[in-house]
Amino acid sequence: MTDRDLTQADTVRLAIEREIFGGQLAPGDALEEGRLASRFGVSRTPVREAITQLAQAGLITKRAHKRAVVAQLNPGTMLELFEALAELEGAAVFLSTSRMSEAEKRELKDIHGAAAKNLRSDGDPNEYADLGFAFHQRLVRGCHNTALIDTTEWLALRVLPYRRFQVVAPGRLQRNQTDHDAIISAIFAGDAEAAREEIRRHTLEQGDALMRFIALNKTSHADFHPNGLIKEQPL
Amino acid sequence: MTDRDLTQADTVRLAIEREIFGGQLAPGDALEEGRLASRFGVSRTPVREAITQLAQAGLITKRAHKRAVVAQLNPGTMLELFEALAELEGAAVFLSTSRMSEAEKRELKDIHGAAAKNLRSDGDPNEYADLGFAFHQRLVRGCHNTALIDTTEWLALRVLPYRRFQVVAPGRLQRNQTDHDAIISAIFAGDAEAAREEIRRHTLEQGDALMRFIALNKTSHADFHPNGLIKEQPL
DNA sequence: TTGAGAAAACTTGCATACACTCAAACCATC
DNA sequence: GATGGTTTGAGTGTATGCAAGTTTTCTCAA
Repeated sequence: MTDRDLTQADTVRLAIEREIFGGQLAPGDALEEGRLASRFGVSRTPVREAITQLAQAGLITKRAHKRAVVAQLNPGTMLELFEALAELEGAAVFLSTSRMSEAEKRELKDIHGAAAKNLRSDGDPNEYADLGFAFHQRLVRGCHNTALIDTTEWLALRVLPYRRFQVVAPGRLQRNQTDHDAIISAIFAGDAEAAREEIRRHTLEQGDALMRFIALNKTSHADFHPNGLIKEQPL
Repeated sequence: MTDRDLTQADTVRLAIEREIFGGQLAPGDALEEGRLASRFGVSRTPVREAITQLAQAGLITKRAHKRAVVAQLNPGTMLELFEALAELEGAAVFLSTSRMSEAEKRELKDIHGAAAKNLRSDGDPNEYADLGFAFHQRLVRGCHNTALIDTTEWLALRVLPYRRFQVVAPGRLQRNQTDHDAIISAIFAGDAEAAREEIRRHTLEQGDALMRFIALNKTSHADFHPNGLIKEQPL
């Protein structure tokens, strides 16, 4: 499944995935098999397969005889997602504390340092966001448990289409950096329970901040759109 | 997707799922689209779709141009799976402790009581296994976080094809019951951290017991089969 | 104008046909 | 007898056509 000989269905799936994460396809947008097929120059069959996979992954929702739609999270679901993510990251970090190699710890510290530098020099916020993502990823992968890593990242994927919001939230970056500081300290002190609590709280707050930001910027009701909060037909 | 108008792909998927959990399809068995199609009286298209979904769910593995195979866990993977499951159940129970309603707690106690009775009267071990499954399920669902519940149960699903082993392990049942006792006590005492630790240890031990059992009963190398440890071609 | 109901246009679900891949059996060669 | 290429058959990946379901448009009466 992760082979070098990608099937067309795989290619299409990856393309759609990229568009969702990139924001070209926003939550709520409809995915139409026929159009996607002609757009990618393939038949509907591989497109259907790609959609099935994405639906199973939770990135899009699909009901019989209806158009597939990029998954749209209502506030309640998003809250739950972040809470679950906080617990999972907490569990992973709890294990990571005792399992990360010296090299991994150093790498984590390097990422953290680069983020600090970016912050001090008022660098590109998108770069900071990427570093934050990398930080979380290294942290989680430090537990060396593939099942737990996959599960956590799978959950993180589902909120990814929304994370682009958060970058610009005021004062958030500094707070974020302080949190990461605390997590690193706990890990280097070997205090697994403290590390768990730190990242738990951190991720929960991230979720809260994101939801607050969305609530402030959303249009009159329910729907909102990652790209400038404008809703329009895709393709 | 969870509608009452099941598509044929859904029907096929559910049927295969049942056969995997029921043991008619064992880990390592090959799933051939054509045969399944004629067996279910449909074309290959819905069968393919069902297989894609099951592959995404981790119940079967699929590589390009190769037959799909019921997911087979090597000891290392299984260990990881149980470790991850232990953490997830721990996280869920941590939340459940403060979130379960009185009715839910009572229900949990009822299940536990029924299991105790079954144990005392030397009842059907399969019934005990079902009660144990129900116990874990209620416990997890008590956290009232759909994302966390789904994730936990999704992980639990992957080891389900193997759990049928465990029922017969000697002395295991009594130990299991004692663990459940401790969990219930912690929950009723409102001690979330203790509840987390109890179920964490419990699930890890369950995994260990299962792996020991498999190691003892497996044939000369790698492969083993849930149904009487005999390996044969399906259908 | 507005709403219900019917018809048209569109989209999905499934069947079938074909192309391509892979692996095992086969055969010639050393 | 081992070895290496070739063939053949089984099986997956994809295209296409059609039927059934859904959404949109249109019509007409209130």
